[in-house]
Parts: sequence; C-alpha cells; structure tokens
Amino acid sequence: MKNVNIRELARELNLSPSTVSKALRDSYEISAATKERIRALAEKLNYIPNAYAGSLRGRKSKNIAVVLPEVADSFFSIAINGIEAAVKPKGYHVIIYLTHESYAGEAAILKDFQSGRVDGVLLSVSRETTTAAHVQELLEKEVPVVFFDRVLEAVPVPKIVTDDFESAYRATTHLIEQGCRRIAYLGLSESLSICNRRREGCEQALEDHSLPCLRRNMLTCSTDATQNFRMVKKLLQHPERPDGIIASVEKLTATVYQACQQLALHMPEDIRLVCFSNLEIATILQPSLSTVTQPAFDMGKAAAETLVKWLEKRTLTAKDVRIVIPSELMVRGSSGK
Amino acid sequence: MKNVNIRELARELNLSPSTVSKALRDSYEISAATKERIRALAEKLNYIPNAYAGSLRGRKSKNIAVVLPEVADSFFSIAINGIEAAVKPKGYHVIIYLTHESYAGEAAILKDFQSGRVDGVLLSVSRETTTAAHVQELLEKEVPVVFFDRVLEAVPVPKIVTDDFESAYRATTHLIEQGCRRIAYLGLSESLSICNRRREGCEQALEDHSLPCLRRNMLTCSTDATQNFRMVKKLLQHPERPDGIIASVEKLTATVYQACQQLALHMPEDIRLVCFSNLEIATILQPSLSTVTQPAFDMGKAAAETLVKWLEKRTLTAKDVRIVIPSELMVRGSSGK
DNA sequence: TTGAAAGCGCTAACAA
DNA sequence: TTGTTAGCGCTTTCAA
Repeated sequence: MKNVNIRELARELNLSPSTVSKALRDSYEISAATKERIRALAEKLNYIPNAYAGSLRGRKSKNIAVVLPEVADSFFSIAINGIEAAVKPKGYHVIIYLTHESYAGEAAILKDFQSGRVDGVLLSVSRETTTAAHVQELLEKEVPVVFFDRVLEAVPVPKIVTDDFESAYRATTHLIEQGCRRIAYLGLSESLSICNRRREGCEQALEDHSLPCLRRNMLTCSTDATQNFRMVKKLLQHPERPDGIIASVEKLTATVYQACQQLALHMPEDIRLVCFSNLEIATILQPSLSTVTQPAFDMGKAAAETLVKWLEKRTLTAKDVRIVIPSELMVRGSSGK
Repeated sequence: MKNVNIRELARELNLSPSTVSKALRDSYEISAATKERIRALAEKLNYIPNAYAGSLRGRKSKNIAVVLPEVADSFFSIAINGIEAAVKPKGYHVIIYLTHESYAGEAAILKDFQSGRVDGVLLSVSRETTTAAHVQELLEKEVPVVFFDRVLEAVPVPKIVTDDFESAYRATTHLIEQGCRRIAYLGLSESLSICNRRREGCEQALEDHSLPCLRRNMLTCSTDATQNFRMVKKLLQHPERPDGIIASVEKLTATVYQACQQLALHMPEDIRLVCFSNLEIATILQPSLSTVTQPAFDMGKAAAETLVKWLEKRTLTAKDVRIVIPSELMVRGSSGK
C-alpha cells in the first residue's frame, strides 16, 4: 500500500497541490469550507506528511539530537525524561545518540549533523573529549549546540550544569565533620569538566581544614571494571588507607562496596563513602548510600528549553549562558552515623 | 557558512553533478582519476551529503527506530548496546524513541513512521498496549517491524524473546526447593506478554509441586512507587504472608527490600526473593539479590540483525520468526542459604 | 480564494 | 567515461 501524498489529495478533490498544502498548514488564504474538505479527506486517507520532503524544502527537521556517553546511567536516563518533557509540547522529536565514551564516536556523530539532520544538539561530552574542534565545526554550520552536565568550557554556547565544585566541597566537609582525615577522590577522567571541578571542590575542602591532599588518593578510574576493582582494593589496602571516599562515578558504587566487603572494612565505622549518583536503590544498600543527588530531570529540562529558545530565535539573554542547578547532599548510612 | 553540496563540487571541478554523485558512491562508470579528484575536493571542502535529499530520493533513510517503554531500566539500556553493536557496521543509525509505558505515546510514534521516517522498527511494547492496530497499520505501509522482549503475539513478524515461562518456572522451583510454600508473583501488567508468561511459569511450577496458587498472591503493580510500596507491604502483612516472591519487575527490587526492612522480615530466612533484573548492583545488596538475568545484549543484537536481514531483503527463514534466548537464574543471598 | 511553477539536494535513466 | 534531465514530496512565491 503506497503512501498518500499531497498530490493525491489534490487530485481526489480537484484542487491543486499548493491549495492542499496551504489548507493543511491552516493558511489564511484558503476558505474555511475548502480547508474542511481537505482536512476531512486527509484524515480519511490517513495522510501523513513526508518528513524528508518537508525538511529538505524548509531546512528544518523538528528533530533535536541528544548526544550522550551512555544510557546505562541514572543521571542520563533521568535527564532524557526532562528533555522530552520540555520539548514534546513544542513539537520537536528527541533523537538519542550514544558515544559510548568515545571521542571518535562523538566526532562522527556531530559530523553527521552538519548536513542539517537535526535542528539543534544537546551534548554531554565523552570522557575522552578534550578538544572542541568538532563542536566548533558544527557551530560554524549554524547548528545550535547546548551543553549539559559535561561541558567544554572553551565553547561559547549555553551550558547547563550543577554546582560540582560546591557539592564536592560540601560532601568532603561532611566527611571531615564525621571525623575523616584521609579522604580519597575517585574520578572518571582527567579532562572532564565535572570531574575536575569535583576534585577541586574536594581539594579545597581539604585545604580549608588543613588536611593533606595526597597524590595517591586522587584516582581516575578506567573503563574496565576488573581493573577498577583492583585499583580500589589497592587504595584500601594501603597502610595509611583513606577513611573517607568521594566517588564521582556512579558505577564505582558497586566496586567500593565489594572491595570493602572483601577487606572486611565496615561503613561507616572504618570508612565513609559519598557517591555522585541518582540511583534509586541507594536507600536499600547496606549501609544505605550517601549521595550527591544531581538535578538530572531539571538539568535536562533546562537544557532543552534553552535550545528551543535558541531555535525559535528568541535571543538568548546573558542569563541563559550558564545555568547552575544545585545538587543535593543526601547523608545516609555510608557516611552518617 | 553555507553547506557545500554536490553542485558546488561539480562546478568547482567543471564536472556535472551526476558525475560527482556517481564518483562519491564509487560507481564503476567513473574513471579512477576523476574519482580521486572528486574525493579530494569533497574531503577538502568537508562535503557532507544531505541526508534528507538522499532519503527523499531513494526512500531509504538508513535510520532504524528503537521504540522502548523507558530507558531507566537495566534491560533496555543494555539491549540498546546490543542493537548498536549489530547495526553500526551495516551503516544504520539508531534512533531511540520512548513511549513512557503509554499506548497513546507508542501509537503516535509509530504513526509518525508511516511516512518513511525510518527504514525499520525494533519494538518492545508499552505495558498499556493490548491491541496491535498501530503496528498493523505500519506494516501495511511496508515498514518492517521486529519485536523484542515485550511482543504482541498476534502480529506475524519476527520476535526475539527470552524463555520467560521456563525461567519463571525455574525460579519458582528453586524457591520451592529452598522450602517456600506460599509464593507470590509480582507483575507489571495484565496484558504484557512477558508478564503473563512469567506468571504462567510460576503457576505451573506451583501446580507441579501441588502447591496452591492464591489469587491474592498474584499481583500487578502500578506506575506509582508509593502505591506499590503499600501493595507489597500489605502483601507481607497478611497473616498467611508469602515466604517467597518472584518479582517480574526490576523496579520492585527496592520496594521489596524496603518493605522487608520495615517489617523486620529477613531474607532469606523469613522470605526469599528472586527478581527479573540485570542490575549490576544485585551483588552488593544485603543480602545479594537472586536474579533471573536476561540476555539483554544478545536479544538486542539478535533483534537488530533480524531487522537488518529483512531490510536487505534477504528472505527471512522460518527460524527467524521466533528467536528464544535463554535467561540465567543467578542464585544469590536473597533466595539461597 | 485558488493554481502554476520553481526548487530544496540528490540519484538514476538515458543520451552523448 | 561523462552529461542531461527528470523527479522524490513539499512549500512558496507569483500570477490568475
């Protein structure tokens, strides 16, 4: 069964394609009666406009791309919901692209957008991404890009972030107040904006409390779970092992719990842990996991709203350039008493 | 900066657009020398073909849609990786659409595909979906659809599933062998294929062991977490409360653990639990969670491969009609000793 | 109020 | 081996 197109509708009604087109877009040029006839037939024949023709013609696709490192992560999976919530009422389609934390993947995806495949892009960069050329190139083609969470500071586009420095500072201070003196930080990447800010927040808190910040306690994890486990275990077997951990990476939660179990270290007596995470099951872990809970939904929503504003040519005001939505420190069993 | 198109390349080289087009698609008609000149210029000018023009012309988009209930679920987030793995080497793009467990949402998305927006669809239906008209309509437009995991049996298209009946049967039998006599089943929906098969597997196991299958122990959860919590709690407060639970829904893991905690029921002594789940943190829960682990990656991969085969007109053999990949019962602390 | 015609960028018959 | 031409489905001047 072939698809009905505008020409067929026109033929059926003894009208011209242009009249039909106008009627369907509710143009003032067309009489109410004609509009009604046309709409009725379109409905009856189940006419569905060809998206490609429209996009080719009008250079608007009503698609926005969401480019993410991965989706098996509570932050991103929730952020997607926020994005959809913001964008659906405006009639945009959300298309999710996964980089799998690879810079090459990310660059290839953005490259593809240069031909106008999408109207705009929401981007959270991969852990490997250090340069911005691929984003710049896209911007030169006048495809709007809005960063969220993992941003590239060098690129002059709107950024929606959380208060990574402050929340890491708060989490670290909390650990110190609980009596921790040797605090370790586990990051995801040396280059990622969020990881560096969190590390800095952690370091600042240590400094403000005149505590040492040891090189060996500031670690960056790999993509390999086994290796991460070894790394964490080694960290905890050191004669002067840390008594507090700030984990910047949700995935490390399981690793730390397991390592503690194997080494018979008890949380929170022997060691305290706070993890950046939006995992729902944080509460049912034993002990329950203290988290820095990021405003995932709201960040996605804000990012999408900013992009839409841009797409609709409503000039972005200075305050859109950087939106910071605070995270919340949820003290639970792994760091509380 | 405008985008370069084929005409500009042609003008620059004093060639015709069609020559350029052919060269770029490596046609045998074009001399090696010309091909090289064209390719070099395309590279230099960073030529990127307009996807819409190609799709409009050739009625192929090289996009495949993945329509999912949600993405904040370990099964789906892993399945996506399997799909991408299968499809990337074939040059297809994966576009993820979310129904949020809503039939209306699902129908709207599929409707949109009728105009050829995507070449094919991988579908796992929403919990609300009971009818197949929306899928049928799409098939009539000759858009291939392949089901995975949550299938609609009535639609004659390939289905990639796991052995829901058998694995529920195995899990239930396991609970019985551990001494459970009053086993409850928690489902996601009354209509969902997978839920019904799992329930049936559970019931069959009970019957085969001459155990009663009580109405009040076969529950269906809602979308509201608070309500689910109440439901589970009520279940566990019954004078003849169950001593074993098969949970068909990953999200209920936290609910059950919390309810047990509140009611001071200990797993596995007081009650045993097996959950259909691919959550990585199953191992670090206290007690660690026994799971029916679904072959999420392989199911996604198989579904995508089947779809690609169909798209490439390689006739689907009878064995492609239904692929069953077995799940694995992982006995851990919540049901073991 | 309606229609004719051109063109978005690309490809494939067909001609040269 | 290369070029000419038509057309995918739609919108939008401009003319009737």
